[in-house]
Amino acid sequence: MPSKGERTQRRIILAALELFSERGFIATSVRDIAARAELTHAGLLHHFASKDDLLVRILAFREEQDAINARRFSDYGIDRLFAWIIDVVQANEADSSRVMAFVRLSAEATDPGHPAYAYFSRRYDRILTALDDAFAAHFAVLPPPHPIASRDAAIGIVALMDGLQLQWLIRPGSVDMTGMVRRHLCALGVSVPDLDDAVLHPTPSPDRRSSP
Amino acid sequence: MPSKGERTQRRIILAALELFSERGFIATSVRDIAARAELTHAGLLHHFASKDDLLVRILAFREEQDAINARRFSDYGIDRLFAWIIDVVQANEADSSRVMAFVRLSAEATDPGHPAYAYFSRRYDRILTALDDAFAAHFAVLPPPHPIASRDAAIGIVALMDGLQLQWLIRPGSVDMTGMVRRHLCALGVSVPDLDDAVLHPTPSPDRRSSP
DNA sequence: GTCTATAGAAAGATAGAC
DNA sequence: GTCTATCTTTCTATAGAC
Repeated sequence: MPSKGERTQRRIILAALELFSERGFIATSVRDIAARAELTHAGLLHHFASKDDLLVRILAFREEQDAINARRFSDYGIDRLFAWIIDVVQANEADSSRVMAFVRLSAEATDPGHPAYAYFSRRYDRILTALDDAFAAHFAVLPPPHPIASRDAAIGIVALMDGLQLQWLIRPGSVDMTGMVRRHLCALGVSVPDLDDAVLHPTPSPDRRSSP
Repeated sequence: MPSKGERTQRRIILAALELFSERGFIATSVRDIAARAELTHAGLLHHFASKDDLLVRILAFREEQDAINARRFSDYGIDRLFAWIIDVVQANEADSSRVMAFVRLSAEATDPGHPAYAYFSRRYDRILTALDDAFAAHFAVLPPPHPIASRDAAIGIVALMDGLQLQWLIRPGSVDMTGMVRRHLCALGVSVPDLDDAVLHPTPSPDRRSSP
């Protein structure tokens, strides 16, 4: 059972995630976050040394979750990363706040002075390396219809996903992100089986309590 | 010959463009812009009613320039839009401030309350419609290697360009944007001839004066 | 057209009571 | 662990002199 302090910190993190998604980091004040977490800004700063510290620790939190998530696809064999990608896109399409958080924060974080710069830099490194390997392994078995370096295939699919998110936010409902990514992979000779959402995302029920 | 007021406004617009590129709209203050344009913030607000007004008028300014630019490709025939795209990517690759401005502002502008929301919404509408038509015309002559709707081809190429910009900013020098876009078009059956930069970008000399 | 001065709001952060 | 109170800075915008 988590202590009172841990529960408060979790409340703060969730409130901050919501607000950073809606408005970005720069435009969100510590007071706003504290209000949504139902305490004063001074109370919040007892748990997090500064606004920057709060963001950095949130990103570390999200990084852990992502790592846990990615592991669920380990038995999809050589194409497990592609299955994971489709799953991420589907999850994004079902939760715009995830997309907003990513679009807003990654754009702000292109400034090396931004507290999230290191996080996004590392993140791209990791994802591109992993996808590069995945494409290389796949192409070794089934060469691509058009000649393309595995590294470029990795850069391309990541860019496509990021760019689709921007369009999807600015012109809601105008883009079928999952379909676009699926077709793009298909054009590279990668086909991903339909995933069973009921298995992969078991009943999200953050607001339900189990009966007494 | 422009009046003194017009010259001052132009100085302000250029300073604002630089700063919005470097830090985004939200994180830039009217005082910062005024300082770079070498006047006080009160002096600046004599020319522009508010910070929002300044951004809106800057974007209108940029829209005009873009329209003028695009017209130069009118004699490239059916593929003129693809030639223009390659030119835009090349220009971006040579001037990171253009890319920063776009990435920062478009991400902020996904909020419907942002003063640039209408601009980006219109911009995507216009570009996607034009590219949709261009792909449709091209595919009518030369069907794509993989079956793909012209609308999806348009969405895809725009998403790729936007996403590449993000990677290019976060991991400088790691991405060959022009090459990536060229290969992507190529995979759709579109090949763009090498453009002669000397013709298309005649001696950029904003700081040179003609001899007396 | 540009300035100084200032209003009025909001930001991040700290001190210290409880 | 959370609060009130406050410091200090910075912001957008306005008023009015020159």
